[in-house]
Amino acid sequence: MPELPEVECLTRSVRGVLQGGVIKEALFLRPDLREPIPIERFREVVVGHRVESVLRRSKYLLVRTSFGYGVFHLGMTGNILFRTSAEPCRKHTHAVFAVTEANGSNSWLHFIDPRRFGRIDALCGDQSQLDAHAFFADLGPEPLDLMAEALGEHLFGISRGRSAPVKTFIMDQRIVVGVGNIYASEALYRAGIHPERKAGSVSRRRYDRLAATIQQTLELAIAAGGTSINDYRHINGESGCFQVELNVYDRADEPCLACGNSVRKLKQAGRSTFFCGHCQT
DNA sequence: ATTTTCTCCTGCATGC
DNA sequence: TGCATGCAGGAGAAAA
Repeated sequence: MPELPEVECLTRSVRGVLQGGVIKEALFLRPDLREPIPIERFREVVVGHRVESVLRRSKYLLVRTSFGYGVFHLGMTGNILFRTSAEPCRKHTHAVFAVTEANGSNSWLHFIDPRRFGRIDALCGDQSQLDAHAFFADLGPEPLDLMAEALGEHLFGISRGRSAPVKTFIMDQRIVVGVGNIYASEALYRAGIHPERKAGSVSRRRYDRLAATIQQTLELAIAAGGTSINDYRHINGESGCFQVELNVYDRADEPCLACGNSVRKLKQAGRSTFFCGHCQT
């Protein structure tokens, strides 16, 4: 499922194709995903204009033209593939975009999302309009844009007085973006912090450690995803798989790799959490 | 104000 | 074989 690392890798991949090129045509095979797609606005803002840059903010992929931004979110099951034709190669292909790359070659970008938790949007204006947009206005900082110490300080400061479990706390996009369910469990495991601990009871020192393990986990995943995402296009639309070593996620009842005790599973705010009751306190 | 639960959606695994 | 059930979860709305 796309968390920050997968969106980052995808963004880089899309950037390589789209940046400097033009989306010449947008075909929407379905008018809505999570919400209705503003098709007219998308055409006005994105189609027919040179793509100045392809960016990631949080788990959103942004396609910037001089008129505004095309906004893509992959939800749970979204993916983007490049194909040589507009013909859908998969079920749940909801939109296809004709691309003329900067070097003049042509391809089709396919947006696929079986569960339709994703979104496609468009907004007029520059970065100040983007920052004010409802999707982005309340987002916390990018975890990889800060030094570990600054991130630790941020988490510590904002967590004082909070009784929410630290796991749900770091998954809150208003606190810090991009830490999804898998990497939340992984980062807490690496930091030795129990997921049910109250966010406000975690020390500054331990938040520094957690900040470092969040960054470490995300960067490892980007490195792993980067390898597979490179041949994304070459393997004819087969999705890359992320060879991230997961220490606890989806390993309920299996031995902790550090101490051998069984990895435990619980539900927090409706999501599965995995942890080692011995290593995490 | 903070925190939890519910909802959206489909594919897959399970059990009868 | 087929059908019902439950689970997976990003994120926002609704409820607590």
